[in-house]
Amino acid sequence: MGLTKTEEFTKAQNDLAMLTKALGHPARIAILQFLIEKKACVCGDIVDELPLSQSTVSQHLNELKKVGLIKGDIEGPSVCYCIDEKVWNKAKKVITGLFETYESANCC
Amino acid sequence: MGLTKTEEFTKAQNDLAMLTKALGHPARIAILQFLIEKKACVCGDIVDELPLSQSTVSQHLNELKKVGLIKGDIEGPSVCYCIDEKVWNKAKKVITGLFETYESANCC
DNA sequence: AACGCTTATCGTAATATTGCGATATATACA
DNA sequence: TGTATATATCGCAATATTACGATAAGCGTT
Repeated sequence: MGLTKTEEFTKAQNDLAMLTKALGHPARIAILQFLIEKKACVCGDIVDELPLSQSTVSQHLNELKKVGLIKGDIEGPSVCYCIDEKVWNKAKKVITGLFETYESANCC
Repeated sequence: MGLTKTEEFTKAQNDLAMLTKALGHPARIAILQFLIEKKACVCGDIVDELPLSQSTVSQHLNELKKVGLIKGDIEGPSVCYCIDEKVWNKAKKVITGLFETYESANCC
């Protein structure tokens, strides 16, 4: 069918999956790393940094915005993007949370 | 085109994206949580736990196996799945690494 | 060898994602 | 009011993903 059966899973599982899915593309990783490295809002030089067209970059930015990891403030003619600290920290919490629940089991 | 331009990004970015992409589906999150909770190899009761058909679950298991997060040991007629500790820890490191590079910037 | 049981693979269909060029929109400036 | 610049959106094409049923493959038991 090609349609994820989200209803069948818990909200926590869906939330986690949505966040990791948003991270699941090298371009979006690159965008986030760039925003983090600059330590400030970046007014759209993201397109110049990436090996992708302006429209494609805009789409990736939109996907990151959809899950809330970044936000864009309209600053005159351009848009300033930066990490949304609140959502970022929540993502950090739930994702590292998954990894922390595992403790080495002596099997296999 | 529908084809990710992986060549244009660094290996680290692609590795991170591949791992997070593998985590980007609620069924695969559920599988991993189940394997972690059981603290041992699980011989295929995963299908009973998930609201998906056997063939679909098999595909999800295969995707987790492809990135190495889990491994499957053939145990007689069935297969025992468990977290691959080595890859798991590496994934934990690179993913939490991304989150740790960010430090609150007073912007926006 | 024949039968169950478990898991993988194949074939198919529906939807999603990725990417681009072209076009729209919105703002600042002349 | 134009005009330039920066983003977003549209339309399209190619490929990927998700899901299922049906079938194959592998193993143990009778």
